[in-house]
Amino acid sequence: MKYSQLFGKPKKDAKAYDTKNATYLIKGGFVDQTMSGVYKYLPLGLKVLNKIEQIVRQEMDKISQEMLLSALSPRELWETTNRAEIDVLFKVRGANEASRMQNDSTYILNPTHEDNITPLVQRFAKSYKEFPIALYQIQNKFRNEARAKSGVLRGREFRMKDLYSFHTNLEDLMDYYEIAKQAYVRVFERLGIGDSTVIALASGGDFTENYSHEFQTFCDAGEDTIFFDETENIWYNREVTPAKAPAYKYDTEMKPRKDVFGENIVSVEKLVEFLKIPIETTIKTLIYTSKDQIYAVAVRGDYEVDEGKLKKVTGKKDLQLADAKTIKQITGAEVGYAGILDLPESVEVICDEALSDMVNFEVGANKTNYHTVNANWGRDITKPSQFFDIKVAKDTDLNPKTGKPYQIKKAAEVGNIFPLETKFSKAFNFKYVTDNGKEEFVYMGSYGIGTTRLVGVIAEIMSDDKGLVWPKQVAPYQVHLISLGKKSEESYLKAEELYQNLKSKGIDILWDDREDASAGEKFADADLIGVPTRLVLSKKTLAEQSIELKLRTDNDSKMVKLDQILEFDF
RNA sequence: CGGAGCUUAGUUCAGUUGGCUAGAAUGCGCGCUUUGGGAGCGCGAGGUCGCCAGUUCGAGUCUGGCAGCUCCGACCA
Repeated sequence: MKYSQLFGKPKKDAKAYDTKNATYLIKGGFVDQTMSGVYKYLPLGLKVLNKIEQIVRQEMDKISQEMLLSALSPRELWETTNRAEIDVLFKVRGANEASRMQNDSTYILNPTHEDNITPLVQRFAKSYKEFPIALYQIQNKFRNEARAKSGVLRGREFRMKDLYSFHTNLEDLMDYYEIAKQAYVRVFERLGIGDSTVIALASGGDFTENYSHEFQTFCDAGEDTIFFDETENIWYNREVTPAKAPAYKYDTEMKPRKDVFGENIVSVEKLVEFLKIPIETTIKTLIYTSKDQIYAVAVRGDYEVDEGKLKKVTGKKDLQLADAKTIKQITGAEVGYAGILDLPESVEVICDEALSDMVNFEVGANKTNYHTVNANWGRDITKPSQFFDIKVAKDTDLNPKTGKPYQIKKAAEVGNIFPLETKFSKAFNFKYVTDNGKEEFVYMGSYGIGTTRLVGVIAEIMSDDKGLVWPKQVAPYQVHLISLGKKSEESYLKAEELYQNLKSKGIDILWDDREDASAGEKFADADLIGVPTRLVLSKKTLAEQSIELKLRTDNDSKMVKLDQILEFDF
């Protein structure tokens, strides 16, 4: 491609954003923003995206078959899985009366495709003989994100490779799950981010005891924090990190318990300011309900409840925060004054492990506008026989097994693999016939890779203060040729000849053929675009029958004889 | 959904206590000059000051509402 013909040239005066991917991808002419969280891919950006998707495709083809599902779904599919009303869904319908007279249905713009593919496979696969089945696609997804951010890292429209696998039993699913995991490792290796990408354990959701696995690439602009247990060599997503609060020096002697009046003091922040006590001596109590049990869940004031952990501890998948009415009924107080003291027998109290050593602690008095201070285990409330880890891990928390701090990293989730088991097959009543004629539910797995997010993550971690530094495998071009001088000069003519020759050898080359741009401008643009190899042809180099070659990753250039450059391994 | 900031030329931004024909840089077009780190000179085109309403003799500037964008937080099977 001749630079003079390239659509979407770099613009040096574009705004600088808070993330490198947004700044450089926009400045470099890779993407253009349509609206918050929605981007167009210009020719340069599409080349990168295509190269990424091609690598993904090659690895997925080894373990599955590619197809293309529809972007639009009927509402009913999403109603089947009880997800027609979830926040992230975009719905579409006819724009006006006339349009709706023709057809007044509301459709879903798919944010993911389990609901789309499950009934499809269900119609085709009836017998155990058909299984296992693995299908994937690469398609735009639509999610009404509450907050799109960080350039292409978190968008409302984005592209994702999604693979779904179908099995007759859990063992077969888990075998395939490992195969998929290995394929993912190869993908990130080939993309050039293998060294900075790790597999982290994450929640498997409400329906499985198994973890899901996230492929997390170390990246400061990433949204996730992952915790490394070096003795076990395991990375955890924050939501599943086993957490022990660091030791806190509590009083050694019990003080008299008393109730303190404090009108409208409902948040922990207000409370510690009002009572002038350390936050580590406060207890936050939340009331949760399941269909057959009410729980008072207590964590230290400086922690939050991790509902995933709580669901595992209680074994109740339908747990939810109680409404104001229930809270009043249980505690006798308005929301904000619940405590673990003197609750009805029927309420089960679940305490976080950080509570076990507390002395002279504050706790809601179960009386509107009152808080109890200097409460103590044994004297004021029976010390529970068991404490649990039900809190969201903080960066400073310790690994309960080793008592040592975790290594903490910011990371961006570039892929995830998820053992869905029978969640969707049950929703769709998807059964197959076994070899002895019985019907059994199908086991499923889903496996995603965000391809547009990968463009952003690679841009984020492969860049310097001058611009992007693409790895060879995904760079928009292999070679960026710069000629200095006018069309009439020898350097231009030689450059044109070299451009044609390299092109005919199958080298993907961008030739900056501009006559009116200064040398400095061409160099700056080349640095910004970030093609791995830069060639410069000028009067100076021609005097030596040579061309200057510089790798984007290097500071120094070298001279290569013109007759050797065609044989160079780009 | 809560909080903060922003919205003026293609782009990035100035624009004071309300005041004459709304500015710069860059980009764009033409001409000349120039070619090893974002060159120079000259001429030129380019604006519904986000939208709606209000205050005022007069609004880019003040007030209210709405929309959009960015960031922080909440959320993210």
